[in-house]
Amino acid sequence: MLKTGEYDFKSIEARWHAFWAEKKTFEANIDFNKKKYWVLDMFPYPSGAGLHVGHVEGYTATDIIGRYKRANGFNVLHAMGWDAFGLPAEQHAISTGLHPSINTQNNIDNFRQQMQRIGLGIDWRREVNTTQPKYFRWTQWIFLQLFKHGLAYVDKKPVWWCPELGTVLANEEVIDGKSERGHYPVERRSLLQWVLRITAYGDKLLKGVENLDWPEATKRQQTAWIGRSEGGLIRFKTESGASLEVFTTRPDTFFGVSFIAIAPEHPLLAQLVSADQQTCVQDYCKQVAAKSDLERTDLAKNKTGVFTGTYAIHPLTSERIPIWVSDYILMHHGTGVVMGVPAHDERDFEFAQTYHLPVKQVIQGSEESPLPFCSEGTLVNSGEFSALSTQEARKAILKRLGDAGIGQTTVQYKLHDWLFSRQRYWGEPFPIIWVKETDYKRLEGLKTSPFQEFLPQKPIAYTTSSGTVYAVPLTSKHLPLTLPEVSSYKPNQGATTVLQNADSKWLHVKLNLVTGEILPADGQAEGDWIEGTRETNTMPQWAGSCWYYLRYLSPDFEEGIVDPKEVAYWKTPDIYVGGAEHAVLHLLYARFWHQFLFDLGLLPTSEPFIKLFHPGIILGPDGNKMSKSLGNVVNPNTVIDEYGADSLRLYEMFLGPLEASKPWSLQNVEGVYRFLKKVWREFIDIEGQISKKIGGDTDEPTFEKVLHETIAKVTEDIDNLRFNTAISQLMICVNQMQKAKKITKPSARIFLQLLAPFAPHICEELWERLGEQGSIVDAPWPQFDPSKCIHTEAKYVVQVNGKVRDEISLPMDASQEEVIEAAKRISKVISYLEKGTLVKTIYVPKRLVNFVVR
RNA sequence: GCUUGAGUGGUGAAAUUGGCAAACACGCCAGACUUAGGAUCUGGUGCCGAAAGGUUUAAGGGUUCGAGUCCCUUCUCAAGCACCA
Repeated sequence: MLKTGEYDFKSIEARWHAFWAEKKTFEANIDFNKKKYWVLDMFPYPSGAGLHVGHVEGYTATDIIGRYKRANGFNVLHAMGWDAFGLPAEQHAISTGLHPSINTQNNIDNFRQQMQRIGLGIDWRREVNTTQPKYFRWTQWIFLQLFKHGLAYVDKKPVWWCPELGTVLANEEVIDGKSERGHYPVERRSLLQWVLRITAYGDKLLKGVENLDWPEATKRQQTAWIGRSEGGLIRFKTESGASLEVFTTRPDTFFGVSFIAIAPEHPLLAQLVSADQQTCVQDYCKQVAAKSDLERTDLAKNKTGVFTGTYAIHPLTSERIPIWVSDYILMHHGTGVVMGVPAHDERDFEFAQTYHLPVKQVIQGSEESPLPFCSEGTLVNSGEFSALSTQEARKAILKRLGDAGIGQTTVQYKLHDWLFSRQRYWGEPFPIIWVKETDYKRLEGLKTSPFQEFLPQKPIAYTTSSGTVYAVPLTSKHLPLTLPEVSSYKPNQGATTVLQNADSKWLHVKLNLVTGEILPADGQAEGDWIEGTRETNTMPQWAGSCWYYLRYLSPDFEEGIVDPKEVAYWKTPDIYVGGAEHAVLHLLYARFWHQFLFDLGLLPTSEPFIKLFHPGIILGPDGNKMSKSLGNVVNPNTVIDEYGADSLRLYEMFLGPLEASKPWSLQNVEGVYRFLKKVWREFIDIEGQISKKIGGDTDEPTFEKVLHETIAKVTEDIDNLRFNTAISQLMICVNQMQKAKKITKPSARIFLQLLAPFAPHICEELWERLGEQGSIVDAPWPQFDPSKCIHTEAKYVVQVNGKVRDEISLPMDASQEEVIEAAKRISKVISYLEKGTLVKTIYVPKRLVNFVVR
């Protein structure tokens, strides 16, 4: 039971939640009289487990920033949304038979309510939900724009298939041979899939990284993932007249080529192999195919390969070069063919050692060094190019090969086009209908047709045993294309899609090329119709998360993805806070879409996230990553119930530096809870009245000094996202307040304002009880007054030979000579000075004197 | 293997960037007020030592009047990359 005058966080917090909602405190509107500040969180996937302590960490941080910026006169936008498509909701649907939207909506309601409970200052009018038709209508629209501009296509190629998840995955979603979600094994399958041409933006994505205010590690990761390498394409002719193209970044080593190696999957391999080598090459390829990707890329294993029986001719030396097949050559990198230069490449060296191939040194370092020698140097044994530096030779040799028409400079990316289709139900359906070739030609031939709105210059088509089909894009008028009901949410066997379980009235349609109407194929209709089949893949979860932040600006806007007036004012987020695990996923995909939308002229900026911050992971109390299986998951609700939301917020911010990963320890919650109770008692007496201590005429100088130091420290710390040290300074301030007999009301107010971004509920309550009008969030941030912090005396550390011997306090205006003289009079110092001779005196103003005695 | 970070009390961590190491908390010890304390307050708390004093930032070396901070070597941990031609 609470006694009168005790800190009753439950009723306080409930009261202020209601107040903020009723007064629309956090609703943000365009205001040209104010500078804008947009804080953005990575929006959560609304899981059934509810809000996680990790969410609380990031969202509290942005809330503090938002409240602080607002107090500093900014017009602050802080919105929230739900990344609500995805597998868990679908798996729930499979087990319950209920539509995933039901479960999704329940989870969202729960998340929203939990966020409100921790007191986040969010403009809930702007809430975005990726699964709502009014949102994904525009996700589909953006896809159609990509389609129209030739950036979306279908391709049949080896892709990652995850049997457990029943879908294909993008390269970015496969980590160490396992799925990013769920860590299930994946395998290669050759499947027809939708792909986005992200490589067309490779250079822009790479260049843009340079100017971003992001953690260096994340920038490095993105740069490495895009993986630009400059080099040359060089064509070798085989003795039989076939032509093989290799990619190399080291054309300067061209005279050191002693073999050519080709990937086992290379389409030209079969034609290359000589008659007598057929069987052993085939056997080798079979062996390789049986290996998993993990086995194949295991660095520890020895290199293997088989001679194809064929030779290529070196274009400049006319030497015969044997062609080998080896699985250390990766089909998906470069051209899948490598010129082997054992003397100057580790892998080629290893291979040459195994099969006793010649090692020809063509580059010399400044000193004698063992082979393989892979750094820069001077060319030797390279004909006319000998004595050139490696840098010069790279250009010269490529130029020579270019002149001969057998080489060219080129740029190669590690980044591959983005595999964009999934075989699951709970995602955006593709707004595409497949039609016969003749019908597509008719559409192209028409003067006008609604279906030409997003028609690409180059048709997208694929061929199966039953003929070739062409992709017809739906029109803006058809959007949103909502998900059909299906007989089962379970994927079918193999690589077929869940949407194939939809009613044939949805799957098989007829289109009117003149009116733009779409009807079920079996319906009766007058006029000229063509038949088509709907695309049954769905988009990956990343589609919705690629542009959600833009929709916050105008969630109900009907004329486009974003209201131009809103985006002209708010532009891009001023800070983006979220996990580092998305470094090459969401953060890369979103940049791609944003740059594309910028190129369409829809956005004022080319980069979405100028400033990015990753909060560290909160580990379980046992120091391990929180997980259900370890049973170390902490639910923030239990802390709120027992200590209140303000304690939870303070606790998470006080744990350590925001960017560090740190273990949870409930014991420490007590510390911040005690602090809040102490604050409460400083303001409210046991009768529940404002403490008699508040309302003095003047402040004690010691308290006033600490208070102003606190203003300076908290201000600087929030600016630098150092919330842990800001809170410790607030603790120091209260401890000093406790010692003071009286404090003035203005000082009491200042303290509450400094604490308010961290613990908003208690501060609103005390603010009101002090008799202030309106919400504390609207009070302008206190200004630091340096004159309040002036020390009358300076404390000097006195050292002899760098060791502290004593300290002295002297007036601030004491001169160097006075300080040194005073230090020399210290008895301990005298004894040292008498024992030796004074060699040197170091004087640091207002800090220290050091006597060097020998 | 490579790249990039990091390593400070029993614990989470601070340290105007080269100037009193351990702020602020947790925990622990002692005390006060209490019928009671899981409330609150006061004091103590890196290590060795009775004290004077000595000593301490993963280990070792260096630069400097002075190093947690800069340089070199080694070790450990974390993250990322991993046959990228």
